[in-house]
Amino acid sequence: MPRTAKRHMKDQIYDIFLGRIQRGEISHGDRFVDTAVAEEFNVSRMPVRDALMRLSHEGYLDSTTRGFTLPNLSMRQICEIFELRRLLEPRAAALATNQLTEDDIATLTRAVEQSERTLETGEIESLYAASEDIRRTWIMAVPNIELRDTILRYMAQIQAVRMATLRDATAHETLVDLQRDMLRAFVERDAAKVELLLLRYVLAGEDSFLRLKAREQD
Amino acid sequence: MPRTAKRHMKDQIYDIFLGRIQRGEISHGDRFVDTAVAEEFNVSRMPVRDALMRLSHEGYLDSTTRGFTLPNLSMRQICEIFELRRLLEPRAAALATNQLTEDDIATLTRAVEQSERTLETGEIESLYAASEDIRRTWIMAVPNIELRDTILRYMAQIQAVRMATLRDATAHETLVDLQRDMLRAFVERDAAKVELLLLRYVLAGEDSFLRLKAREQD
DNA sequence: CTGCCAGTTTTCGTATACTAATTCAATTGA
DNA sequence: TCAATTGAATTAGTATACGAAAACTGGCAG
Repeated sequence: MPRTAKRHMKDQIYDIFLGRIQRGEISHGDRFVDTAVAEEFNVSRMPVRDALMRLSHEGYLDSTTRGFTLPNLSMRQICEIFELRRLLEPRAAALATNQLTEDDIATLTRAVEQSERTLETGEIESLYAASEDIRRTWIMAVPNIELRDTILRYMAQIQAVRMATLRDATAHETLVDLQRDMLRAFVERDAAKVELLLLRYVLAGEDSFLRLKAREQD
Repeated sequence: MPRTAKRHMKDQIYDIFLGRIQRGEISHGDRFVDTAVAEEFNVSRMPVRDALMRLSHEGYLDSTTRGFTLPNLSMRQICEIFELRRLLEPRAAALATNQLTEDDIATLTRAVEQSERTLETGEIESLYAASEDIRRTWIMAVPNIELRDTILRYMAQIQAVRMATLRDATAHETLVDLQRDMLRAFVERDAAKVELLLLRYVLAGEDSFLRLKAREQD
């Protein structure tokens, strides 16, 4: 019997959907309605409702009058979250530097190699997945749990921004360069360098996002 | 008919409890049970349950097997949140500096005067209330809503720490001095000075808390 | 052909009922 | 007297039902 069978239905459903969201398995057209999901899981509306409402309160989903969907963040929200990221992520990554296991380093190395290959192939899907792996690996090594959870909360913004920026050819090389440098800094356990590079990384994402939005205006 | 009558019951109840918690009107012994609260509001368990569960997921309450209570933060959680506060609050207060209205300044001035008087009288309750007012005033002026909400989320820690530190006679004068300096910086719209003073304020709170805990060990 | 209005459908919020788990208390046995 | 076990009470999780509000649909009028 899997461990999940022992826990409450609403928590299981919450975990399942959170995982799907964080792995980017939900696309922007998808709509979740409690009755439909309930039928899928063979439970009543209530546990599904609890899970979906919790996800929407946490910002992972949007509660519309016609089901739950991925949130469409406003321009202002996205910019505000960039500010939060600038404040939190450099320090968080610095704290994570000394906590990374050999396995983590190996994962990071593989992900960076995957990123580098996309410079040749141009496969955006692959770059997306690699960036996701890199991010998840260092975040999970952040020893300050409150800090880590705070960062995990704006996953929706990360995804929205990635969607917008990873197809920004101008930024592609810059991002891969930064990822390579970050990997080296992690390997050398150079927390100060990691901190600086994370700041650069967030700023690069912000630049890239703003540039793309400006171009969209035309 | 008040505006609240138009909104959903669960949201009204959520707002009411959130307000009570953030104003420090809940004490540590208090227990909330959905059925009891439901009777008080003349509704069924469900909207109350929604509100209390949401508050507990957001960290404002603890969901025990015997009702909802104020969370008892562990030493580690409190220290972790101090780190978050060091990262976020100086910058947030700096952003708020130019947004404060004349009314806000007046509120701050009154609160600081109230704080100063407690140096003579030693009334801890009054110092507590004044510190609360000061904090709420500048936080509400933070223009970055995501940042503001993130800061508001660890209200429980603030209260736990205040409880522990405000009766620390050693820190009393330091805190009031810092509040006075902060007020002057706010009035002069000197964001840089505000930023530095907020950092000092958080650090002073942390010192005071750790000193008190160390003394408790004896 | 187009826009508006009314009926229908969908979906959410709330009410009520039942079940399972946990805690508290009392009784019994050592 | 104290500890353990058992039963009663409390409370949360889940199921089901109903009403209301919002959105869709189709027909009618301009």
